[in-house]
Amino acid sequence: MSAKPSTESRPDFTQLRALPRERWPRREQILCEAASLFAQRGYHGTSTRDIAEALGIRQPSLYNHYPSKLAILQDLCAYDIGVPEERVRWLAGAEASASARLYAAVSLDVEYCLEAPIDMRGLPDDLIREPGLESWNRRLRAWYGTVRALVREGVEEGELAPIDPEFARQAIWGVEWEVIRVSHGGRRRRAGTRPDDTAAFLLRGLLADPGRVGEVRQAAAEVIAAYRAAT
Amino acid sequence: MSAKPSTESRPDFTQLRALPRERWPRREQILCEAASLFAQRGYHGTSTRDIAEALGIRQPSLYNHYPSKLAILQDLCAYDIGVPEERVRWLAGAEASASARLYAAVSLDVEYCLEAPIDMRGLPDDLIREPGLESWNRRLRAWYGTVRALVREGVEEGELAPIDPEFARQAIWGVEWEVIRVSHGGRRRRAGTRPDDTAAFLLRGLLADPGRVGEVRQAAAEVIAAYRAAT
DNA sequence: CCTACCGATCGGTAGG
DNA sequence: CCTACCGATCGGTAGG
Repeated sequence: MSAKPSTESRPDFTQLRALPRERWPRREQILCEAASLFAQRGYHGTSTRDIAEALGIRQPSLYNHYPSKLAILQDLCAYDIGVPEERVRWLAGAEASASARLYAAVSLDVEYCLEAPIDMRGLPDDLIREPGLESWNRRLRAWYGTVRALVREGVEEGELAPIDPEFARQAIWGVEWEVIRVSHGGRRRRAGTRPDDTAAFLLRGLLADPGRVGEVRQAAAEVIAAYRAAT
Repeated sequence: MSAKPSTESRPDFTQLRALPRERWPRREQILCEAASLFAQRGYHGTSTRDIAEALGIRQPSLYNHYPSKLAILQDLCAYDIGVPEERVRWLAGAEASASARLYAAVSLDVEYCLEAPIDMRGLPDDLIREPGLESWNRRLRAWYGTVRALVREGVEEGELAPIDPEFARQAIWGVEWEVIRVSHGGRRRRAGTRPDDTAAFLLRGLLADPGRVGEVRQAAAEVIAAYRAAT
């Protein structure tokens, strides 16, 4: 088989968006079509023949680019989990109040998922337990842990209402997921005000004084600017 | 085939919980095992042999109780969608403020899903587009519409902050879903304070004056009592 | 409820 | 990138 190892880093989305899809590397074309099909019919409900057909090639030709169907799913995890987990870790270490960092994390998550050329709905919550995704499952749990730590910090400082950090994590994840899921259905993105609306709604529910949400948004804007400058 | 039509009403959960699982009707045993497997591996990732094995019977024997795998999924929809949609319609017509009715709806949704003997995570958002589930898809959209109307009413009366009703619906659904998903993972239920916590968090984000959430909770308790008395 | 079996489709390989 | 093909598994049926 001529498929190269998956460990080499995939191109950044921001680079890809500048090109028409026909000029993308074949691997990214496969990822994009597979993500769309996985989102619609699920991983198990999508056959490798479905993916090949979407690309206009025969099913065995896929195996020149990926050694297995699972390898495609693993590469998608790099976009669905790897990138956001790394980002939230950066944000957690930024210099700002816990609520501002949380606001920035939510806003950037939603923006990223809505503007990404691949459909992020293809990795539902329980698929992550599939054999072969163990390391991505650990990364996802690290993401959860970072968010809980941020919430805990905000609660201890009195900025956030006294809320169970795991419950807050669930609320954040749930709202983000549903917003992304619905918005992706109505094809063609451009995030609009969804990232800001989502972060503002969640912080209103989390802040000890919900009236402070405007002030938190402004502080978050600085964190976001610093993140963009640093990456 | 001797399978009876699916249109006959299934037994209520509250009746079933009084019996040990071995004494349940075979159909409910099948639904319960299938729901658990669908939640773990997805509908397409679960074979009819998997379901049969969980029941200790051979795969073709399933077809004495259900005419197809799809028919099992359809019966699950009656629990996952039919019951909650009917309940929220009753609540929307109750005599109370919009925020109290919303609080009651969220609380009862979470309680129902956590106490139900079947696992409600088996019906992820996009499976509903499967051929054969069209009527359940319509019921789900009716559920969405009822929630949006409740939010719109609350906004117009000034009780809720000026929020897009569809965004509110997404936030409610997203938080409910994630809470249910996580809580069901840790087997064995008893809802605890999750229903109340979830409703309180969401109403805090939705209310024009989040400080009123305690008062709304009390009004919701009356709506819930009226609902239980009526059904 | 069982055994025996069906055609269709699955992920993946051989070889060019 | 293709054609040809593999064994395994799928949902479902026949017949008792």
